[in-house]
Amino acid sequence: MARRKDHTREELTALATKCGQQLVIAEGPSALTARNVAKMMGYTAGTLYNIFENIDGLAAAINIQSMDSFAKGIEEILRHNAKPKKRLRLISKAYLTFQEEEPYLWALLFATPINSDSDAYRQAVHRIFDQVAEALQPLSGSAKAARQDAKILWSTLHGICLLKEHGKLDVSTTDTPEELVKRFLDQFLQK
Amino acid sequence: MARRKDHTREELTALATKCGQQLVIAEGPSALTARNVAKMMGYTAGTLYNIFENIDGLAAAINIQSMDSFAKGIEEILRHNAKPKKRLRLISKAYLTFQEEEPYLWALLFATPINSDSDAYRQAVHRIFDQVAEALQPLSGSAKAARQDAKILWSTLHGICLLKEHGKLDVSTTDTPEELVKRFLDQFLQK
DNA sequence: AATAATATTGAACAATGTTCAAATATATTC
DNA sequence: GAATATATTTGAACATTGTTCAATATTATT
Repeated sequence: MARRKDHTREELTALATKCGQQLVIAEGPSALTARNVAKMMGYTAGTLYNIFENIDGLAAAINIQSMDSFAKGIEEILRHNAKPKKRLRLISKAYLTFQEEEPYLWALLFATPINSDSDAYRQAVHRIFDQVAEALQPLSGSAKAARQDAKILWSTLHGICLLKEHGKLDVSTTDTPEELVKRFLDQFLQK
Repeated sequence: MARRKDHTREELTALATKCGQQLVIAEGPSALTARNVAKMMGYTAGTLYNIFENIDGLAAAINIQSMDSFAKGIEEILRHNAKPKKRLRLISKAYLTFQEEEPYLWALLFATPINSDSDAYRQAVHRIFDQVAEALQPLSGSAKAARQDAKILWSTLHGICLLKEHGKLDVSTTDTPEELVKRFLDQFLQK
C-alpha cells in the first residue's frame, strides 16, 4: 500500500499542514483530529505520525504558517510607513483584522500547548516580536524598553481579542475592540 | 445503590466542585475528568451528569469559585485603600499573585469554553469588572471610560500572564511580569 | 407491607490520540 | 531480470475521553 513516490516527506508535511489549516478555518480547532486530516489528505491517521511527533506538532506547523503570514504583513507595514506611531497603529489594526478574518486560526494559536523545544516555533514568535520591538524603538528609548513595550502591546492586543471572543465585551454597544485599542494606543504611544 | 441521604443536591454540587478544584490544583486542568472527579467523590461518573449538564459545567463551577475568591480579595483592597493609583497597583499585583500561586486554577479560567448562558458565570465576571471599573473611575473620568479602561487593564494583565506561562517572556533575565506590569501601569495611570 | 419515587450505578457508545506488526510498494544488488 | 533490502502506508488495536440510559438499589409514601 505504500506509495512512496506520491509525496516526498516535505510534500506530505505541506499537504498535512494545508489540509489541517483548511479544517481549522472551516470548522474550528476541534476539527483538527488525526483522522479528519488524514482523510482529507487521502491517507490514514498512522501516516501523520510519521511526519509529526503528535497532533500538537501539526497544530504547531499550522501556527507557524499563521505567524509567518502575519509577519509578512508587518513587514509590508514597516516598508511603507516611516512614522513610528503610524506603524504601530497599523500593526495593531493588523492584529485585530487577523482575528476578525480568521478567528479559528487565531484561536488555534492560543489553544495549542506550545512545544518550547521547537526551534521553528520560537523563530516564528521572535520574528514577530522583533518587528514590533523595532517599530517601538524610536518611542521606547532603549532596546530593552522597546522589547518590554512590545510584550505589553502584544499582551493587550491579545487580551482584548480574548475578551471579544468570550463575549465579555458587550461589543454590540460601544466597546468595540477597535475603540479599546485606540484608547490604549492613545495613551501608550504618547511617550 | 442509591444513597439519597448521603448528600443533598447542594452538597453534591459543593463536593464535586471541591474535588474538581483539588484535582486541578494538584494535576492541572487536564486531570479534570468525569471519572477522576467521581472517584474522588466516592461516586461514579454518571452521578456528575445529574448535577452538571456536562463536564464544562463543573469547570464553570470551579471557575466561579476562583473568581469569587478573587473578588473578595479586591474588596479588601478597596476597603483598606482610598488612593486610586494605590488601589490599582494592588489589584494588579493581586492578579499576578493569583496566577503565581494557583497557576492551574488560573489556567482553567481560560481553558474553559464559557457557557454564556450561565447567569452565575456572568455575575462572577461582572463582579470583578465592576470593582475594577469602580477603582478606575476617579482616573478615567466617565463611567464609560472607566469600564473601557477596566477592560484594557484586564486584557493586559491577562496577556502578560499568558506570555509568562508560554515561556515567551525570557523571565529568567529581566522582563518579569511584575516589571512589565509596573511599566504598563506607570503609563496607564498617569491620567 | 406494598407501592411509588428517586438516586446511583455500571455497562455501553462514539470519538479521541497513539502504537505497531503486517502488508505493500519502491530501490538496490547480484 | 530476479532476489533481496529498504521504506512507506495501512488498519487494527488500545487506552482514555465525554456522555447516555436502562436497570437496580435505596428511601418516601400510602
